[in-house]
Amino acid sequence: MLATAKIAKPKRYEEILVAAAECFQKQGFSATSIDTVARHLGATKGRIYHYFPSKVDLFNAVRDRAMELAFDGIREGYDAKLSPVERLHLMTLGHVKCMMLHHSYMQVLLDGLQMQRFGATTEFQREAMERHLHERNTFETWYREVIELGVAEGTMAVRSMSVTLQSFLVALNGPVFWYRPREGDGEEKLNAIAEEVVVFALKGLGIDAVPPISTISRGA
Amino acid sequence: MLATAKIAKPKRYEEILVAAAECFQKQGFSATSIDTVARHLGATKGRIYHYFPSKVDLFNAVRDRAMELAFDGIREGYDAKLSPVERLHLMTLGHVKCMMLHHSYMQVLLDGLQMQRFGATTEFQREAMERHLHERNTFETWYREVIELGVAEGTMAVRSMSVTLQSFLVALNGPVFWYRPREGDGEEKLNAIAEEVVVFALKGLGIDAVPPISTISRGA
DNA sequence: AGGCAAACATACTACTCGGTATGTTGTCAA
DNA sequence: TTGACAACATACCGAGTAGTATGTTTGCCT
Repeated sequence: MLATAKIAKPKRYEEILVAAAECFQKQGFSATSIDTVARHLGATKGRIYHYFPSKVDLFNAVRDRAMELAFDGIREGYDAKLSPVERLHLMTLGHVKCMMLHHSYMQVLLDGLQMQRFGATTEFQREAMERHLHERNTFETWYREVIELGVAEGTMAVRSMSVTLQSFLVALNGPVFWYRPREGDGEEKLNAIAEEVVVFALKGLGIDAVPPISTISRGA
Repeated sequence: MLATAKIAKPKRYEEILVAAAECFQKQGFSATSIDTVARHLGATKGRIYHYFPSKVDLFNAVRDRAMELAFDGIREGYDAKLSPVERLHLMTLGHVKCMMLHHSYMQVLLDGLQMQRFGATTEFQREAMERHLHERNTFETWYREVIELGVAEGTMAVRSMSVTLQSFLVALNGPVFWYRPREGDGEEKLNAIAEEVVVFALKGLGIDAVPPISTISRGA
């Protein structure tokens, strides 16, 4: 989380990453060829293989970047010195907006999670996979902590934590599946949709009246 | 919905369909070769191409079957002569159990929905795709109808129908993403998990106290 | 018995894709 | 000017893959 101290990657690297994310999102991993990504860049394979040793490594790089973005989306709420309900509200709002703003990356991320599908992966790939599952677990734990505080406090109601948490997360990830970014959508429109998703998810945890966030002072 | 009057398919056909569903689920469409499905059957390509004209047709057949199963899961609740809340409860319970029981088929179904990913599909494939989107739309409409009745009645609360409906459906589809079928799981264990998902989703619609279903008489 | 079609398996073709090896161009330091 | 190296493009190889064409077995009807 802090070991890689934001080493700025070269511009070309970032370009390839974005193009790869868009291709993987549209067509999935297997259906996306290196040449496809290259054409989408207006380049050839040479460029890509100059920056990434293999297709799997390119995919992992996209996945890692997506995970960073996801953590960035919920970190502020998680770190805030506020009540559990308010923290959860900030986290979920950041979460959903992240899903909508970085649509390509996030879809690749969720696809990658299902990628036990690889089945017979190399040992090196298995290492990347386990690292990814560990990050996923940390992500879930952040939510679990805050929700458990709310339950102890009596402001949230949960019967089975594991099942409810999964349902909760799926609802927050939902926009990746059904939301299509529209150019005409301004930030307010996006916020309105995100807020609707948040309200649904929070009500699922028994949080009825969602307090306005405008008056909340930034914590920590 | 009633045009194809349940023409019993040959046994071999069903075997191939099941094997294909399992392969498509594990590896996705592109990564699954016809030979993969054939090996999984202990056969060769000849068998598969004897029953299905192409790989895409095989995939569509799996998708269609999955859609039938999904409709079967919610039909009883939709047709029941009961209150909107009770109907919705039956629908969601059937929905979630269907997701868990027919895990492979349902994952292929949701994958297939995202398959604008095909991009350049043939015109014939586009026809199958549009038929699929139409069925998907009908499926959503069944839910929308019942929820609108509940809102009119005052027993459900929804701010934005479109966004809430999507969040609701994603939560119900959730088990496809996070539930792994365990051999040890008996029917009661499965029911318990399903009920937790249902409670979360219904609370999201503002339905707090979920009535017991055991006393409900079968309708229609 | 014999013939005939369904139900496959086998062999083959044209094509794609991941990866590598090699060629080419620009840039910068000595 | 001349290496030298980064930053690519191009050509190529081996391993699959969808689909086809053709062989082979099996059950059934007469």
